[in-house]
Amino acid sequence: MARGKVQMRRIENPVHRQVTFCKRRMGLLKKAKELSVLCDADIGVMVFSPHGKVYELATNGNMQGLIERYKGSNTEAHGESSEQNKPEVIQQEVLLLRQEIDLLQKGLRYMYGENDINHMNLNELQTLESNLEIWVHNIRYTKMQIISREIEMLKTKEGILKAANDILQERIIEQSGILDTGSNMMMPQFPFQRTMESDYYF
Amino acid sequence: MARGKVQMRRIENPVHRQVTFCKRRMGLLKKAKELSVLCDADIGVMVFSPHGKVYELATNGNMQGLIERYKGSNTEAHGESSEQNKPEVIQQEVLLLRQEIDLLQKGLRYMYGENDINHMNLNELQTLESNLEIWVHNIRYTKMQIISREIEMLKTKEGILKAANDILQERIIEQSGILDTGSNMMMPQFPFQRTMESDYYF
DNA sequence: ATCTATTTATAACG
DNA sequence: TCGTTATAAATAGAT
Repeated sequence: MARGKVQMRRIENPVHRQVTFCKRRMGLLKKAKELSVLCDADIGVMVFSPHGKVYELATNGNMQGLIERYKGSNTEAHGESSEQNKPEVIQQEVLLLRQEIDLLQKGLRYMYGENDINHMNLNELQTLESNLEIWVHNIRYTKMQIISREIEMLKTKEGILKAANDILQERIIEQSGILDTGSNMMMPQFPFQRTMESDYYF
Repeated sequence: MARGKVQMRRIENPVHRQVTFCKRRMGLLKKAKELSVLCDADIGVMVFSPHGKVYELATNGNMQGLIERYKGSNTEAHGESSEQNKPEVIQQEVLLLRQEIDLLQKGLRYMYGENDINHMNLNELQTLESNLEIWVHNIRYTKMQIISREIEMLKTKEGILKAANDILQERIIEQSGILDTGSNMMMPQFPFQRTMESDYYF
């Protein structure tokens, strides 16, 4: 695509072919990643070089998962579950999960994908550090918002419950007057609901 | 890539996202086919739309074959000895790993610019914050290492240059003696190289 | 779906 | 493998 249009057939010159393989392979994986991010799709790419080397990309960090999904979507109603609980299968699953975690952690560590912390220069590290601090700041802010909302909600509930209590106390007093049993009233303090809808815990 | 640079994050407008998905998906598959033809490689691509639809390409016309090949190339040298195969323990471990994956994925998505931080609960945010602080700490440590190395190198250079200066001064003195011009010697302080190979800047 | 102004990818070369 | 540059391709936004 540059310095000359290329014919769509096998490049005969081995050196050119190798160079093109390297470049276009990277381009392909980049495009796949972009599509995945932009359009919220999961993508798996497997590239087998003529010499048997494998290059791969699984945008969710787990090629096995994608393969399963592919098989599932293809075979449709592919009755399993019987041979799912074999120890080896589970062992395998743990292994895969660990791999996935590793990939994710790398993704996190290397921020925009490519930079190994050990190969970054001071300037890059500085930038990364700043970005992370902004991130941490945002997280703290979000946490504060959540907490504030929680507190607000609790205060509201408290108000409602107090008001309810006041009303109830008045009624009790009225009733006491009517029944003329003017002594030793029960004064419920917080007899009402303590339910929290929230899942948040500290 | 046209009429405006696009940010590398999920396209929020569903219509735009769908259009881009269609266009880029075609582009990706085309690129895969080209790479395959030009460089004589076998390539498999699986694209899962957010709605579960699957798009695929297998340049040899057989995705199953590619999957087998992938598994074969990946699983070799597996020697896993079994010892802690208590089903419950493993079950528990799987659960924990899944939770960790979930957390990491959320963090990763946030990092790619999405405001997914708003969908995390307090506990998750707390964990994420801690991880980030560890990360920042590691970065600072790495920076310090780099700086220390730099300083060490500079000190070494300083030593070498000082030694060189001493030798040169001696020679000058000798020559002065020989030439019997015993006054007003030039004493170069740091006449020598100040080159830094380093790219690091603060 | 079609049209372009732009952005990207990359072929050739060092 | 890496960098550079001229040019081919891909594609975002609009229609």
